[in-house]
Amino acid sequence: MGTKERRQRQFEEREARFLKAARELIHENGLLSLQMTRIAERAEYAVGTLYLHFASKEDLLLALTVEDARIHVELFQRVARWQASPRDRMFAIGVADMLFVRRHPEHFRIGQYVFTEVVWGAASAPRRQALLEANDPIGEIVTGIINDAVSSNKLQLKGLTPEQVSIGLWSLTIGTHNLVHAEGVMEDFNVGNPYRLLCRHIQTMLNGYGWKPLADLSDDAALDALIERISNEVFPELCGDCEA
Amino acid sequence: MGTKERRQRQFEEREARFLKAARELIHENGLLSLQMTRIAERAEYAVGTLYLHFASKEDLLLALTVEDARIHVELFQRVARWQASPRDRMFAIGVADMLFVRRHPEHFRIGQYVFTEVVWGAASAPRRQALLEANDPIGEIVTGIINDAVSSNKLQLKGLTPEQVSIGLWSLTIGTHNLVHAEGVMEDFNVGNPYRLLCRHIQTMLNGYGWKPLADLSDDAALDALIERISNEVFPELCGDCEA
DNA sequence: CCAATCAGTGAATCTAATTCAAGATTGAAA
DNA sequence: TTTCAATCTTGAATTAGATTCACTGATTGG
Repeated sequence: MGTKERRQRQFEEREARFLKAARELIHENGLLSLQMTRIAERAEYAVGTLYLHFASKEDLLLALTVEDARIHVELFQRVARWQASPRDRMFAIGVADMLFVRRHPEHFRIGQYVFTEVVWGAASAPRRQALLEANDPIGEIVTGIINDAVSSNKLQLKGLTPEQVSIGLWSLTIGTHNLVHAEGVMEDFNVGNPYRLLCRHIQTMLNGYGWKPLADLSDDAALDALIERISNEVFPELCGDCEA
Repeated sequence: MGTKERRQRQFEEREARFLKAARELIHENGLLSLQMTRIAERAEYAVGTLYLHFASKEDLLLALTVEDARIHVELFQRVARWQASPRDRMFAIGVADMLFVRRHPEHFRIGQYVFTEVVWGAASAPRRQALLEANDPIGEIVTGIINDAVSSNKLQLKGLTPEQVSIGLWSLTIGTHNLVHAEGVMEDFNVGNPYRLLCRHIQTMLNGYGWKPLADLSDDAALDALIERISNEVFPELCGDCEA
């Protein structure tokens, strides 16, 4: 009989409902004042029920991040399927991040918190596992592109592994997200759009690796054109405010 | 009369005592189980007294980070005074970070937490201000080096401001610290020493900027030699385990 | 139809941060 | 040396909010 299956489905629906409620509350009042009681209220269930799904508040935050990670990964997968040079695809990963963060401004804020010793340690082991697994494809996609570049002679690893190269780009990206969310920094430094700047840094780094064809870093128009082109070709529906 | 001054001094000593106690407890049991009552106990004062110094637990964590930041800045200042090419000095900033993190392994772990919306928002405004100010010199030193490079024709900014260039390197560094502390990532990716890898990425990035003299990225021995040389010349007393 | 099991509830519990009324200490003035 | 207002320190009491669990009503299989 399908009873069990139906139960399972309802359980998952309820979980989604809790996560949605949590997202709304975070959006409305910020992560700081998120309360379990409020989440349960908003979802129209008892607190006890909420705890049937999440081992702790931190666990719930990881669950939110897992959801986002899936969407994030999908964008990356689209890049992986895109017919373009490895270098353009690698760059497109950065553009994907830029668009993703624009659609999910809370994601990196929560993500930053969630990967903190305190929060990570207070979540349940299975949830941690789930989050790590949800992010796995990202690494695979990036190293895949790097391998393509190597095998088509566009890139020489010079003793590094593809993973090590990807760590560099990943660090650059994560670091930018961090600085964006760290109060005041980007303002004080009068950077314009930090994510456009990230795109430039990615190009710089790729040039540093000698990843061919090299980009002309002083050509701002070319950079914008490429971002625009990728936005249109790979993420047409995310567009509308592609520039700047 | 000096009564007021003495009081002031004693107050500061007590604050340092609290911070030391907090550090010990974090070292012993981790950030996760840090408790205000325990800190007070360890410092041999009442909880109320602890709250005379820190507006909240989060405030205390910022205070810890401010202390560390001062040490951090000192290392950077030594680099700024070092007689060497701008490129070597810029690279030495990375080495300083590597040595600093080795001496203060908790710093970036706490720092990561502290710059989180939740913690940042729960600290007092003056403390936030203090933390931002404590970090100010870092930006100044880095942009100073960049300006030196520009005026000696080693580097062309190609439309970026010195601040924007520094953001790139800073992001790379922060991102690496983050990944190091994010459970499992560095292990899964079988990176060796993540900070040595950061050094390589910094060289890559500097090459990407076309910052002369360009480094030969495939020359591992040269990289190690440079790290070694900087450790000895600029940070002789931090040495002892300079390599690897 | 009934007993057994299961899912859902929310008031009660627990943990730890934070406060504040009361007591102790200080030091300038008499 | 004594006094006393001002200042500092204290830790028990309060508070906030996460988490639990004994209870209740629903569901299922016999």
